[in-house]
Amino acid sequence: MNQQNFSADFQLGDDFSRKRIVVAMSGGVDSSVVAALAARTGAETIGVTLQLYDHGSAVKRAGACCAGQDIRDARAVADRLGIAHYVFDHESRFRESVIDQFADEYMAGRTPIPCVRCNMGVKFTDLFHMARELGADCLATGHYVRRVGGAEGAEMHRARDPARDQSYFLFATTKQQLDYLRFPLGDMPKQQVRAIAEELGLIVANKPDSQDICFVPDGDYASIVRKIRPDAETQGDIVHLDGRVLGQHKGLINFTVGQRKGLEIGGQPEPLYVVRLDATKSEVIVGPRKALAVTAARIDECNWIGPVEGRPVMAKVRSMGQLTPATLKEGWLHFDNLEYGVSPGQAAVLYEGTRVLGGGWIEETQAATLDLAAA
RNA sequence: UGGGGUGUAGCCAAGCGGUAAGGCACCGGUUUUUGGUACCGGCAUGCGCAGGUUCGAAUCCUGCCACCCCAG
Repeated sequence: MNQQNFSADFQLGDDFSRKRIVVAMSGGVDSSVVAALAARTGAETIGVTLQLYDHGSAVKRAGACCAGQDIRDARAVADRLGIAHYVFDHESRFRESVIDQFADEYMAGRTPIPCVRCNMGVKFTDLFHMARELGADCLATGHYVRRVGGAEGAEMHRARDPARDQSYFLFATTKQQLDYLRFPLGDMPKQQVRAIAEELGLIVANKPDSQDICFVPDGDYASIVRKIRPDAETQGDIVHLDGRVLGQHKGLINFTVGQRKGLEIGGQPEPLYVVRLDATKSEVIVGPRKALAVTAARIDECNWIGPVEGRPVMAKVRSMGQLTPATLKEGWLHFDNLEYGVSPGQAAVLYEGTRVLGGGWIEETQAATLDLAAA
C-alpha cells in the first residue's frame, strides 16, 4: 500500500479546486472509496444516496444496498470524509422502473436483469439529472468499468480485473451519459479498494460485497413476484420437446431458459433443462441439454457506443460468461460457436478487445437443432 | 385364483450366495452485483411381507400380499 493508491483520475483536467463531483453512494465499500478519492482530488465533493426500497426484511441482509443500514453507512462515510451528503427517497421510482418491470418480465416468461434497468433509470437518468442540478462537473460511481478517452470521445472499457468487471450491467449507458460519468475504480483490484477503505478508517471497509438482487431478501425472487403479482402462480404443464406432458409446474416465474433444477421430474436417463417458456399456454418446455444450443439471438432496444454492425465482435450473454465470438447482422447476433441457456429478457453485450460497444435485450433465439425444436 | 411375469431409495435401474452400482430427482456447499449453468458433497443398516436353509441371503426354499400380461 502506498500513496499512489490513494489517487484516481477523475478526468476533469488539472485544476480540481473549482470542480464539483457528485458521487453516487450506495452505502457499500466501493462507492464509499470513490467518495474518498473524489474528496482527495480537492474538488468539492457531494455524496448522493437514493433510498430505493422499503425498510422491511431486506435491509438488514448482508449484500443489500440503498436501504436502511446502507443509508446510514453512506451518511457515516460522508461525515468521516467531511463531504456533503444528500439522501433522496426514490422508492416509488425504483418500484415502477425496476421492481414492477422485473415482475412483468417474469410473468411474460422472460428473465429480467433488474440491475441493468436500475442503472439505466434510477442511477444514470435520475441521478444524472440531480448531479446536473447540483452543478456537478461529473457523476462518479463505484462500478468496476473503465472510461477511456478515445479518438471520438469517451469509450467504455472492461475493468482491469476481469473477475470484477461490471460492464455487462452497463451496456445501456448512452454516449451522453458516458461523457458525464466517471468510474474511478475500473483500474483497481478489489483488494486495493478495501485497503483504501481500511486505511481511511471507513466503517464499510469490511462490509460484504453486494450480490444477488438487492431488493430480494433471501434469494427467493419468486416470492417477490408473487407478492406484487398475485396471479403469478398460474400452473401449467411441463412439456417435453417431443410432446409428452411430463408434469406440472407452479408458475412460469419459477423458471428460466437453461434451468435444470426445480423441475422435479425424475426417472430420466439424462437431465432435463428448460428450453422455452410459453406464457400464453403457461407451459414450460423442456428437453436435453443439446436442445439448449442456439446459433443466434435477436436483440432489441439496443444501445451502441461503438461500431458493431457486420463486424466480428466478442459477445456476452451473461455477466459471468465467457466472451464468445459473434457478428451482428440486421438485429440478429450470430454466434461463431453454439451458446447454451440463452434466455429472452437477458442482455447481449458486445465487445471489441476491452472496449464495450453496447448491447441489446434478447428477444428470441435460433435453436441449433431444428429437429428437436420443432415440437 | 388357469398360465406367465414383476416387486431394490421419490422415479428409472444394476446386482442373481459374500456383505446394496449408476442415472434422474431432491438436499447442502462452492462459484457469482441478474436468472441460470457448472463443480463438489450428501442421499436404502436395507432390497414387497413373514418364515426357513446357510458361517453368510436382495440373491436359494416355503407361504402370503400387490401390480401387470395372456388365456378360458
